[in-house]
Amino acid sequence: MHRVLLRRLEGGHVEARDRTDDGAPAGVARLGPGELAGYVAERERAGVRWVWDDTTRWYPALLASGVRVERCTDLRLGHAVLRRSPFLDRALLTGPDTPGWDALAPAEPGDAALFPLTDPADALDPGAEEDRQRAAVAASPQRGRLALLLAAESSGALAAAEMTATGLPWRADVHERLLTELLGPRPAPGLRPRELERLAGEVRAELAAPDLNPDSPAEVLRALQAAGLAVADTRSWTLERIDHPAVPPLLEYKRLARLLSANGWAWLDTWARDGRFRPTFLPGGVVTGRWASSGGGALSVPTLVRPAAVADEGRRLVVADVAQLEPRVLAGMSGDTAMAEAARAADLYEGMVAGGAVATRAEAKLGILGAMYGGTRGESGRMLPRLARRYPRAISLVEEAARAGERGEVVSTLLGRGSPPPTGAWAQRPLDLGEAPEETGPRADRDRDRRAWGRFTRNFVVQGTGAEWALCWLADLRNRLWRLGEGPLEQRPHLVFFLHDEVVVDTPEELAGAVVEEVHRSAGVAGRLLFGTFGVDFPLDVAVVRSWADAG
DNA sequence: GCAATACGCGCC
DNA sequence: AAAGGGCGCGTATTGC
Repeated sequence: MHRVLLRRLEGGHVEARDRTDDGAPAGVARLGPGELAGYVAERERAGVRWVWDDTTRWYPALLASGVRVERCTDLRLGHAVLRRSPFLDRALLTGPDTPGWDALAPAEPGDAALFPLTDPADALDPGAEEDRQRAAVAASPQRGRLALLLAAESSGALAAAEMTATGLPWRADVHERLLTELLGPRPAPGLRPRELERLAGEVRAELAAPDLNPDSPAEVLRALQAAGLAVADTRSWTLERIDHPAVPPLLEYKRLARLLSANGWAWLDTWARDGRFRPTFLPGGVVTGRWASSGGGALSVPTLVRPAAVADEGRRLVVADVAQLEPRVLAGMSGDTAMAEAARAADLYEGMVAGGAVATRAEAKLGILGAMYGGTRGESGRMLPRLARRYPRAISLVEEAARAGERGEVVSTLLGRGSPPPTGAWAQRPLDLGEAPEETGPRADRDRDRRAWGRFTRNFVVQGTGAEWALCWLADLRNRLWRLGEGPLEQRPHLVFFLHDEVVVDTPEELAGAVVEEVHRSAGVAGRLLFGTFGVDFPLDVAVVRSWADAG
């Protein structure tokens, strides 16, 4: 299959340079302004891999022209992975414009001009960068894993752009009805909705603080303390333990005020235009490899407003999520057969109980989450020795990652994404071995920072490998969905939302059953891509629904 | 006056 | 002995 390298030229022209599989030159085309979409659509028929500096700089405009591409190489994302990978000889990746690639940021939706003249990307040579990346990967002892990671990352970039382009169907009328029921009618600008005003009045009366602004944590804290309550902050879980008549209306106020500010009428005006919610997804936006997002708070769409995500007439949403992704990934990457055995159950925590490791599901969950996050206080800490006996390989993997982080070393995901090197002052000093710990002072601060970094690297290996599993799942599913349908992307079954371990597919009603099958098949493919023949199950909860809220 | 930071809370 | 990972976003508050 040919690789076609696209490069922006002056005046809106584009150069398309063909290479054969083994890298030999195979022709070059110069395209005038406006000719790109037609050219790409034509070349897609035979199948090519597009090589470009950055998907966010090319693909949105192609999608807007109705052109979908099958595969690409995203050099920006590839560079970001490879420059940090411990599996790689960094010298092979270094070239004259490496600092430019290091600094390259994704284009933002506002930069809608297809070829901004001042784009720093235009100073970079994509052909040279592709050569360096391929040479560096080919020389790596882990070239297979790295190649998989780069392919998945590029595929994810395509999926991300497609999800923004098609959008998640969003019924403003349903959302508005929900707001009115909970908050009262939409207030004039600057005024509180009726229900918030009522609750604020109750809180003021109960605290004998007639001028209290319940939106000010500092004021609320002072008022609570003046009422004789021993609280140090105003967080909900702190207040929940306080027995005082001001607390219930205050908690309700906070809940509804949160809804208003995060997903109220202003959110609707800004983000639910034309019946679609279109956040920007940022593949690789988190150091662990998870996606970040911007616009509309896509990473935290509250369950409270999910009833407004409703498929169009004649269509359905297929909502699928993985049960306990990260513990399953930990079982796979550590090769822990006992934990993989527990993962054979649809509920991994019940599987742990059945395997005799712990007595209850709650203990299993606490213990595993503590092992992955580094929480060892209280009950999760008491679970750890038992888990370590029953699941020695899994537990030692995360413990080793924590110790490596505390030593200032870099850790890696299964496919080779490296953790960032530590920057804190503690990292410049060796471990204070054999010295008595201190309660306070600079060394106590360093120890605390060191342990915090260990918790980060402990979690990095699991969260990052979980992100790799999810990315493979997403990439394989994307291709399967395309083959299920006909016509333009938005008419076929297509991804509309992705959140760490959950996908939402928008599909014609009659294809929903087929989509469910493909979602399961993709999960199987992802498991085999990462863990080969070491059997770890990744069971899915899948629902075919009209509204997102009806899933799970 | 605007920009940066802190707080709090939603999601996984 | 103590030890809870990753985000985005809106409001209030602080800093310049």
